[in-house]
Parts: sequence; C-alpha cells; structure tokens
Amino acid sequence: MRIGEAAAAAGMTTKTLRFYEDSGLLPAAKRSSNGYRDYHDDSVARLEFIRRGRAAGLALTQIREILSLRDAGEAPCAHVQDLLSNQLAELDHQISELMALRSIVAGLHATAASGTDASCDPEQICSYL
Amino acid sequence: MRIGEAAAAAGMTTKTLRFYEDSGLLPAAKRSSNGYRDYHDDSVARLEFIRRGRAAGLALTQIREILSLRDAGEAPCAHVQDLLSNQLAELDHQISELMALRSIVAGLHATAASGTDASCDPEQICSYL
DNA sequence: CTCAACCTTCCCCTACACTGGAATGTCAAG
DNA sequence: CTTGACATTCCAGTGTAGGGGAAGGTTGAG
Repeated sequence: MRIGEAAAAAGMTTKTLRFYEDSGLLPAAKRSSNGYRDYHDDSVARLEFIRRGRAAGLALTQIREILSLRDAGEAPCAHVQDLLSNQLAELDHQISELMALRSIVAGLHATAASGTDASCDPEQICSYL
Repeated sequence: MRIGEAAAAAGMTTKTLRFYEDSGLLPAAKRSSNGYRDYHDDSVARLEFIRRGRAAGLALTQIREILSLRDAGEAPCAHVQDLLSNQLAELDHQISELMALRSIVAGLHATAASGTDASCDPEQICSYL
C-alpha cells in the first residue's frame, strides 16, 4: 500500500509518516519500482500503536524506546509498565501544579473583582498581581 | 544600576532582560556614557511584575498587553480581570483534560500490571496500549 | 494528449521563552 | 600590564510534532 493509504488507515498525514521514518519510529519502508514507499499492514499496526501511545500522552521519544526494545526482540511490557507508571506520576504532578496555580489565579481574580476604581491606580501596576 | 544587578535583583538573567527589551516588555533602557544599559528601581519593579504574571501562568503577550495599557496611562485593572478570568477558564480546561488523560493512563497501567508474562508477546506490541 | 491525483526530496516555518556563543569593548584591582 | 568580570551586538539553536510549499516524477482515466 502506498503512503497515502497507510496514512489514511492510521488516521495520519503522509507528512507524519515520513517524519516518523526520519525520526526512527518507522523503519525505512521498502520502495516500489517507481520509488514510492510501499507499506504492509504491519506498518499500519505500528502506526496505530504510536497513535495510542500519543493518545496516552507519551512523547515520541518514549514510544521510540518501546518500539526499539520490541524491535530488538525483547518484550517491552515491563518497560511500558514503567513508562506508564512514570506517566501517571507525571500527570499527578502536573495536575497538582495546575491546581495550585488555579487557586493563586482564583485569588487574584477575586481580589481584582473586589477592587474599586479608586484602588485601580495607573501608577500601581495592579499591585494585587 | 547595570544590567547584571537589575537581573539579579529581579531573579533573572541578563539575557532575559535584553530579550524582554527586544520583545517590548521593557522600554529601551537609557545608556551610560560607556553604552551600558542603566536601570532604575522602577525597571526592577516592572520585572517583578512580569515575574508575578509569569508565575500566574500568563503568557508574555498577555503581560505585554497589560503593560501597554498601563504605559498608555489607562488603568489596566479591568483588562487584567478579564485576563485572569480567561486564565481561570483555561486552567480549568487544562486540568480536566489532564484528569481525563490520567484516568486513561491509570487504566492502561492497571492492565499492564495485571498482564502475565505469557500475555507479553514480543509480536503483540503490548496490545493493551 | 492532458489532467488530476498521487508520489519524491528538500528546505524552511510554526509557537514559546529564552539560551549559547562569538567577537569585541570597558573598567577596576593587583 | 594584565587579568577577570563585567558589558555590547548579532546570529543561531533549543524542544515538540509535525506543516507548508516548491520543483519535479509517475500513473490512470477520459
């Protein structure tokens, strides 16, 4: 199958497939006689795996690690479990940071909303912020 | 005061101050006879304002808007209140997205943790992901 | 024959907020 | 005199995940 078909099957663009090949996420596709990339169903499965990983918030470098392990013949499941574990911790961290930020901003907003025009002095640069 | 002092006082690098000047967040500093930038305490206050804005998660473009209003002599408080309001909505959105992602990843992690070695087939590319 | 729809490589561009480094100038201390 | 710590400008790169578009080759249909 040609790149356009493979891309459509995986819900990506042809640009993305070439980018993944350049990035080492996809092995270099074999070429037809006309020089066109020729993909097998396996490639689509691999692309879908990448898609699922991205949807889980994994970075391409992490997905590349998983695929490299697998390509080396190792079962990457333990590694994947580690990654997911880290990812979970990372998400918890991000969420708590954002919630802390939210409470700061909410406080600022409340203060700003309660300010009178008198307190809003151009010289003060919004001192509550 | 020279750029290094001002930067230290504001907890930034000299690179950052020059960057802010280029970006229109700081007015062009007046120069000493040797060509060095010469900062006043006001600049440090302004830098600290920028820092607080950044800490509140505002983008430099938003901070620039606030400062521009103030520089134009308008009290920017109403605008700041709008920005904070939007920022709050944005944070809520980000938090809910991250929490949704977290529950997906938690599910994947639980599945991965429950997998036996037998289910961990190198050919399967960790089918649970 | 021609046209549209594919494909190829190549290089640059995006947003964000800086950061690094080169080449050069200034100044106070030892 | 020299050394070291400052300062200046300017250009280029960082990381992320591709996107835009040029210039050209290939193929099937009408």
